[in-house]
Amino acid sequence: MQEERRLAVLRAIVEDYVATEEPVGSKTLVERHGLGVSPATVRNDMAALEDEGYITQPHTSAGRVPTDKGYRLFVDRLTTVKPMSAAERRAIASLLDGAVDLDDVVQRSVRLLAQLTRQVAVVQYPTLSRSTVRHVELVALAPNRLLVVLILSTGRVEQRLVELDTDVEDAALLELKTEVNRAALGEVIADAGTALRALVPEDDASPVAPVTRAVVDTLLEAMSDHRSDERIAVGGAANLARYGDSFDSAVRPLLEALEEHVVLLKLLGEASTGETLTVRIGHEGPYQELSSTSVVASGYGPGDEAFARLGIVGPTRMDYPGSMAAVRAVARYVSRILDGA
Amino acid sequence: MQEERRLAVLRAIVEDYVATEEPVGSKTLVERHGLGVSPATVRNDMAALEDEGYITQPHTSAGRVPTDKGYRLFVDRLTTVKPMSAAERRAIASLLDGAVDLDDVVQRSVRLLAQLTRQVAVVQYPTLSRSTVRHVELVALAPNRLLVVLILSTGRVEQRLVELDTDVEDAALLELKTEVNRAALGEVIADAGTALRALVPEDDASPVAPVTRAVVDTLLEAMSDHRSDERIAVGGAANLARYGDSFDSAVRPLLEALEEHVVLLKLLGEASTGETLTVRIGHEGPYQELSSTSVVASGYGPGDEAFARLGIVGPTRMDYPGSMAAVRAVARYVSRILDGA
DNA sequence: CTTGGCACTCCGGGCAAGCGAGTGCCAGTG
DNA sequence: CACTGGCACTCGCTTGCCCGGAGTGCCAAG
Repeated sequence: MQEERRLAVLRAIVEDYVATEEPVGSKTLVERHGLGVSPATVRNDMAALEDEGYITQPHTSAGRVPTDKGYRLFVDRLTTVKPMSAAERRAIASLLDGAVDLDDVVQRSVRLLAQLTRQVAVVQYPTLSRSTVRHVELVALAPNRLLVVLILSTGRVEQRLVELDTDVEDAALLELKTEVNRAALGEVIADAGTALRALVPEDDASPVAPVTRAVVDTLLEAMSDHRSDERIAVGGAANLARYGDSFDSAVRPLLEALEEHVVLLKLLGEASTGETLTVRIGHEGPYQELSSTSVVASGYGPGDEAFARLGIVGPTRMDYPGSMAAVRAVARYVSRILDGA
Repeated sequence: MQEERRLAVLRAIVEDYVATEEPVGSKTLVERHGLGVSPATVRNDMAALEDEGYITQPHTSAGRVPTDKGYRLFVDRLTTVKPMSAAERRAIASLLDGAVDLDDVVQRSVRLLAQLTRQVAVVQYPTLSRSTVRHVELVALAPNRLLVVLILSTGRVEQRLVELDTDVEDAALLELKTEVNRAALGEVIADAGTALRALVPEDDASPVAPVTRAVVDTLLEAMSDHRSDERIAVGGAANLARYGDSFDSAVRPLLEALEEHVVLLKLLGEASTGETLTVRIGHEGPYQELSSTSVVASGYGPGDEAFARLGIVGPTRMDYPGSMAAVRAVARYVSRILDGA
């Protein structure tokens, strides 16, 4: 009963503060939102909310501002992710449908997210870990020089040059290629790795052993190449300029984080299963320098399993419903596109 | 005589203003720098310099600040690029020598530049336009599916999948590969393009014509692929946080520019021959939103010809001698490394 | 041509007053 | 018991003001 109104008050405070960026007082609150009670009543509620740690006042006798805990409650209980408008959906679809390849999809997504939310957008390239092997090609550039090409289900192509100690004959190479493909084709790369390892003969005396070993090692290295794992696209950094106040305290660490892809990956969070939407508010994150920023992220990828993550980073004082809707919508569309490709 | 001293005064003003970020007056000027004259004399010189447009005062009876024209004179005539210290050179060498491949070289360079200059660093990946063809490989993944691999002198590898209307035989493919390599090997890609075009038989009835055409078209497309041309690495954006004042006016457009690689390329300037150092000050650049930023850039690349450009972007009020020295040093080291590879 | 002197300008910091928004508390009412 | 109106109080922000300091331009003398 009163409890309900208190939550309504909290919601109103969050919405108002996000919109105006100014501490919000009891009077303006009842005016702007249609709560049918007097300012005095709201004051009582606010006092209670403050006791419980959901809001706070920057200085005595100023308006109230939500705390991280307040935002958390707001996100968890006071808002439902509103679906995007039809126009927005069309815009998303038309923009993403024009993408020509994986890189393009990622680039477009990051721009789209930045535009929709007016925040900094981050999109992780699909990781190798869940992708499967579509094809392995071995090409003799010279008798002792191989080009190893690995094509994955995500559309990623990795190629490596291998220098051999000994020359290799075409027939042997062809056989090796067949073997390798039989072992790895269609497998998730982790499984492909073990299957490939099994190919290397224990008998080192065998003439083809060094070649097999070299090729397999190269493939394993290509598969576990962390640099492909960690690739990330960032966009909308210009939106940081809107931070205005709290500059050194907020923007600088964020700019630094944007260049440290390891940090960004940690911010996006562990790849959970499916497309669950994750919201991390202020101090909940792993970096205290970023205690005034929040992250809204989601997994995405073809099929049920989430391949990678995408999301946005912004001030704790952000439009959570809008951001969540945008992130979810983009994640879904990208997943659908990758499914089709 | 007096002319000489005037230039000394201008130099002192630039150095002082860059160091303190505050308009500099006649008295502090004679105190800090060892000009052996009185403040009054300096005032006369300053008045003359202001008449000629080299300096200006933000408001009446404040100190003087260099204009773009003043910086230009300073850069052109009042400073020699001081060589880097031995320690700095060692640091550059040791950092860049650890690079494993082209991407790594670029990544390390951009970080290095950002650290050395404490500005935003920009490095263009070596463009295709000047590189030569090292090898072309054709692989039949299936009778009607070819993998075309193009390896360039810069170490860049481009690969494309080609779907054929008709099947192609191994022997024909081998011959095509030989022909293509004979035509293109070692050529600058522009010349390689014309040579390749000549390979396509005019007689469309010939059975191999469609295949040749498809392969040649693919190679041409890979060579002229603008996206490889425009690749750019950016680093040190966190240094933007030091701008402090003049935020929206300077940082926002710059952040936007950093995401528009086309804009960045234009900022870096046309690839001039050799490793000439280019300095573009404030309004001299093509974008008036960036009228309070300067660019220090240089070409780099193996051999005499400059393949690509790298540089830094910062406020007009920057340490030009230091920046120029850093950019030049990094460009040279990178060139040397690419030469060796 | 340089120098010291002098009057003038103007920014910026410091201080006080007033305003306004907001709060907490209390007593009254349905 | 919850809500409401009223009231005294707090406190930050803005305004106006003053004043010091740094800097300038000009002039007359060396």
